[in-house]
Amino acid sequence: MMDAGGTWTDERVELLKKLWTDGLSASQIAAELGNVTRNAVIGKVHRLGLSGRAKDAKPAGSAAARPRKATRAPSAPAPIAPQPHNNNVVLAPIPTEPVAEEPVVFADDDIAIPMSERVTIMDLRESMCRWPMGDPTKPEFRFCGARSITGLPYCNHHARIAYQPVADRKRERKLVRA
DNA sequence: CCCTGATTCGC
DNA sequence: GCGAATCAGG
Repeated sequence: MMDAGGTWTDERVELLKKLWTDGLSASQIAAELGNVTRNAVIGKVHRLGLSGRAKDAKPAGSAAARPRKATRAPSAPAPIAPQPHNNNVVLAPIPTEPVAEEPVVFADDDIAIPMSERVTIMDLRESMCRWPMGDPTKPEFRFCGARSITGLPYCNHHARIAYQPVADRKRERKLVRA
């Protein structure tokens, strides 16, 4: 039991249908389901005959002029999913300040993050910062959502906080940062 | 470059 | 049936 999510169980199919008809994009649904790619979701959607979503106006007549490969018919009107834009997470040029041994204080973490840019699990995607903000048990829970560093789950700002390299306690550091 | 869905085809 | 690769577009 306990499939790792790689199979289309009834539950997963139901959720897929729901989310798809709700207008979520394939990638969002894939992220929600987990362990599946957006391609898998799209493939399933088509097999289920759910494509077209809100409206389906396929000119079956002009579908004849199709060589072989994909040649999408009309164009689907974007589901209009609000996509957060990473404005400007202004940061100081690396605080290599010799903060002595005082435990680094990140009291101003949040101020550097535009409130308006925060996202819910639904809008969070691979390229967005997954820094949690707030109480995960509350519906107001959000993620940072700023553009994450390629290859990392966090944005520039949070990556520095998350991956602190064994804070150097050495008072003398010639600061040889390239 | 980021993303979207659509289609094909080997598995 | 499944989904990666590919295609076509915004």
